[in-house]
Amino acid sequence: MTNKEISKLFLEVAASYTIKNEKKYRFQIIAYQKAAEAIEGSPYQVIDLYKEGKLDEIPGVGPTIKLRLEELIKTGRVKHFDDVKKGISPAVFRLMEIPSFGPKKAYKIATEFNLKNEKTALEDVRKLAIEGKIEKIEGFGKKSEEDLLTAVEEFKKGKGKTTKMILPYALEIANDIIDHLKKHKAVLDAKPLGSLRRMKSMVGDIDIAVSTNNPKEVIEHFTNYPRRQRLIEKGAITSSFLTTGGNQVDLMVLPPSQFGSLLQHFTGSKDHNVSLREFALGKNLSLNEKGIKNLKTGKLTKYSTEEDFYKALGMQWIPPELRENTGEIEASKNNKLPNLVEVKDIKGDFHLHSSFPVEESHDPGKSSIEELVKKARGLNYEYIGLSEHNPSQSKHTNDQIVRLLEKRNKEAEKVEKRLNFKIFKLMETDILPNGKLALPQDALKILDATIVSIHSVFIMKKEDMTKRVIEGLSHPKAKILAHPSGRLLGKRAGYELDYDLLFDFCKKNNKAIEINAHPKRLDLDDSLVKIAIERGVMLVINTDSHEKDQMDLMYYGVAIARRGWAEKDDIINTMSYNEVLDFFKK
DNA sequence: GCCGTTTTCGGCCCGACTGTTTTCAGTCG
Repeated sequence: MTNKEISKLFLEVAASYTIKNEKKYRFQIIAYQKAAEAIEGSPYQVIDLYKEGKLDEIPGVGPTIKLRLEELIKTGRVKHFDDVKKGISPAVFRLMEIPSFGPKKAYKIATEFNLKNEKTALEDVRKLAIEGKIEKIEGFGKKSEEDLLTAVEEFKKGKGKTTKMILPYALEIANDIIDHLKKHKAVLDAKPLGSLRRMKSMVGDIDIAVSTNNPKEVIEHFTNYPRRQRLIEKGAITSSFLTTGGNQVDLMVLPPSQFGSLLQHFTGSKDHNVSLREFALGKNLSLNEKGIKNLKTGKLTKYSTEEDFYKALGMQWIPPELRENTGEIEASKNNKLPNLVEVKDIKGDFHLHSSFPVEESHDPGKSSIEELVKKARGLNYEYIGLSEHNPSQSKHTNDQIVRLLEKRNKEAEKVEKRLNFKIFKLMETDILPNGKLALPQDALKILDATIVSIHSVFIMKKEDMTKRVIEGLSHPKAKILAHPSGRLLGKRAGYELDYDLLFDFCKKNNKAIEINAHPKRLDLDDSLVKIAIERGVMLVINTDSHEKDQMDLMYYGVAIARRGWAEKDDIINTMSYNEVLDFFKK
């Protein structure tokens, strides 16, 4: 069973408790939801943690849930869950995937009309709504029947609760809406918040906060966004709509005197806010988007900046990328937040594919070496690395390959002299299924180092893939493992690796792991970045550019490093040229 | 059902909005 499946099961258990007796099981519901979230977000598979006896290391998993997980893994089911879910049709859980459908509504409809089949549940409900049968149920009316029909039809078109987009796409939509908002003179400030501000690799909704003294006009103006489709809600201080592309946008507006608490509230994450509010309660303070309420006096204090808001709690301001409730609150209280790496710390980019014809088997670059250097200079870099894919082995003899690399190196040296800019002579070398590198020894000899990566035969057992990668990295010239999981966000999960073994190996043998900055990859994942750093593994942030302007994507890689608590010294390409040379030789 | 800088027992975040109500339940973030 995958983490995702386990997480789904836990959410079904929580929903079942809600249906049976929300008040009585209030805290069990929260517990299962929390555990579900932790399991879904865990970089480790539950099945592996079970084998290693580390189930209770998952936050939110205590003695009882641990027993349930053990039973689930051993027998494929949990007796207690079957009891809890008894009498609740699977159609209920299917309906709950539709936005605006919670456990109560889904249960009521499924029960009223005896819906049993989870496969036809959506279509069944759609028909009932069209036939006008929904509005006759107690608690429903004409309007809710119409809304329900809209929700089902949108969901069928793929506008579900789980539809997510990659960062640049979300950023573009957010910027377009912010441009629209700023055209109105009542808008004093507008900022993208939520998971976008926290720079999560995938973003669900677009959250925007506005500072204004005229909420009503701003909300009105927001709803007049030209690329708006359906209006979801429109209240005194919040509003939401779907864009024509089906993305949900949530707005919240408050006066400038309260903008600080609004930024804090709307940036999240939910877990961060819950923990922060629990901590504040201990000081007799209650937090919300409007400010901080003293529970003894009932007095609300307002904050125009986020810095002041955190300060009032006796804390350091926490960079948004860290707000995931993974220790940042504790660190902030103790003045121990990391000094996160920044884009301006980056001195070079090692993973660049030039257009120099090395006759690689796939994906040649489009920009010349000279163009890449000029671009790097514009970014204030000190050096770059050339990392074209290795020449195809099937079409060349070893001698031909060596000669191709010699030519490339010679051209690099020419440019290096002409433009007075340091260039590392690298390659991106495939790790073949047997763990050998796809370059002959004589070719590897004339390189400063090589990046290695997997580009074929993705389907392998985890142990075999780990062995393959470590074998590839074992060559003295192999110094960087590129896009370690091979994932493509939203498209391809990537292969499995034993990261414990990989990190140990890299630490012992001075190998670096890449954070691939391309927004479709962002691989190594941020949760693994955090673990790698805790283990003392060196990382490198590369753009994997196939065209010079892609070098601007460094920003996204740095964001992922920051989400993993990376400081400057954890990242190879913040080092000087000579320090990098030393690292390659170690 | 989890968890600990006040706690191994007694707590457990906070509010906006909508529709169907006539004071609130449900959903969402």
